[in-house]
Amino acid sequence: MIEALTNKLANYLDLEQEDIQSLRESVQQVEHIEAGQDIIRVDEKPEYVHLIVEGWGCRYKYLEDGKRAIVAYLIPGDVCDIHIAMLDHMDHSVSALTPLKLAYLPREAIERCFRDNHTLARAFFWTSLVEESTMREWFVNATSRPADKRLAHLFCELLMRHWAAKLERRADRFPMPLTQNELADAMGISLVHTNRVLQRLRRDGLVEFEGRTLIVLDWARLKAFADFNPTYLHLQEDKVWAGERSVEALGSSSGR
Amino acid sequence: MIEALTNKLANYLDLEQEDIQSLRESVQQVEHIEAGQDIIRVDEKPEYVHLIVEGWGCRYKYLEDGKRAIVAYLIPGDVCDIHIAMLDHMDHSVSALTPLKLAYLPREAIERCFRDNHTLARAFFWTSLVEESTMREWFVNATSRPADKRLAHLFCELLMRHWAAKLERRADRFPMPLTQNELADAMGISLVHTNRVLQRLRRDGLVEFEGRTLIVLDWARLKAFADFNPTYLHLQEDKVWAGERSVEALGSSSGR
DNA sequence: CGGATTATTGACGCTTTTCAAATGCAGTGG
DNA sequence: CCACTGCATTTGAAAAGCGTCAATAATCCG
Repeated sequence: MIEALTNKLANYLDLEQEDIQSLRESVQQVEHIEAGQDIIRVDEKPEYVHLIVEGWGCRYKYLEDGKRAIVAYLIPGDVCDIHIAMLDHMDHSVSALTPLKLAYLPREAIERCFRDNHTLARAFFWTSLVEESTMREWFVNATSRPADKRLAHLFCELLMRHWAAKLERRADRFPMPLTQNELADAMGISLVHTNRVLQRLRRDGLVEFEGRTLIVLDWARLKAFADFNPTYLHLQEDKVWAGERSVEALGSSSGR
Repeated sequence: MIEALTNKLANYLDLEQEDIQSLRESVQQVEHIEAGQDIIRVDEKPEYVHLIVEGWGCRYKYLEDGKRAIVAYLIPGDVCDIHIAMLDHMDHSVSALTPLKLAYLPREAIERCFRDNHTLARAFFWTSLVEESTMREWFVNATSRPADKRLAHLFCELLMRHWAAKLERRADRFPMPLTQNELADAMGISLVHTNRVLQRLRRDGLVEFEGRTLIVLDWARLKAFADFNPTYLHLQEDKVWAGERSVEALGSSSGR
């Protein structure tokens, strides 16, 4: 249930069994949500903190002219709204991009944890700082790289985040449930351009689709093309390394 | 010395006199730094947390091709690197844009405060979440708005941040020490385009320069033009309101 | 006053957007 | 099984926004 979260946190610190247990006990209920439904809306202050167990979600804002700007993708192990332990209202909304399995943690359980459990408090603060760091990188990505490198960069990030949460057995792929429209809204480029750029990445042999799974054909070349430096994800090299090594091997041996 | 910081925090919670005192005692030394100098570099783990007392700084990253991407401006009251209380290395650099007066807080003082002083711990977590929220808005700004609105949006934010830290007596202005190059690096547009867009804002009577001070001529119109919604700054309306009201009045009475 | 930044202007080209239409694809009901 | 429907993907052509290059003016500072 919360393995994706604990796997992710393990990249930063060593959780004791009792910390994990205490987290597990905080889960009060589990809900299923349909694609397109909102989990939390801007200006709300929800009573529960939501953890994604299965499926993808996104943080987004609507602009005056009706355009939707996606500011983050959420995958299993991501928490939607710890902000709410500190802030008095959401400054953005969160919705389901696919059907979602969600764990609900009562806000007071989180607040108790901030007071009583130093390890878990640090862990949650850490996820928050990593999100901030990720936003910085998304900003740099959007302002400084052309659309094709931008998209490649996103794929690099998503692959490593799937490694960190140990969501896939094979290191060269991850599920890609997004439509090109949903990709476009997160890259800040038009749907038409997204389509063309995506074709280019495929034509150049960097990535490939197998149904709704994205396969990285050449990790080294994709990273280089995107100017991807994973520092900002704050993962500990030695803990993610196994995955990375196997995919490096895979990338060079598969040729192409 | 730390008034700008405490003023800013007061927008979120009520600090007791003893909390302020405990913060004040954490300041171990004060340094002056020249414009252009780095305060912290990427990958470092500094022993001190740095607070800006006077002057402007910025967070930035360099790209492969040598371009500098500015990801945040830091003004008095802003803390450069609380990240470091949790993370093991900086994922970006921080440098001085103007001559800077900096307060140094030993890292262990911050860590002690996280353990012992619940109020201050919340306060620091709050600043971190607001920075995250601001990064989201910068991302939306960069990906979804044309260059002129983007620049207008930045000016709106900087004005309100100066209100929040009570840095200016007059509510319609703030110091603008940045060169157009430094503006361009933060907006993700070229220097030439920045120049043209800035001229447009002046020609349209939205802003004006008085030496190195930026004057907002029509706050209501600037906000509307930029599609600026201050929710993301998480300031409490009633505490900033005095400033905002006076500038609304100012904006409409000055005509133009 | 002189050298060095910083601000401004013009011309041209490329990336990306917009509009519009076509094609493919999955689910539904007859 | 097939037509129908709605959504996602793909393609083309023209226009807009913005970047680059290159040169000139203004400003700052010692």
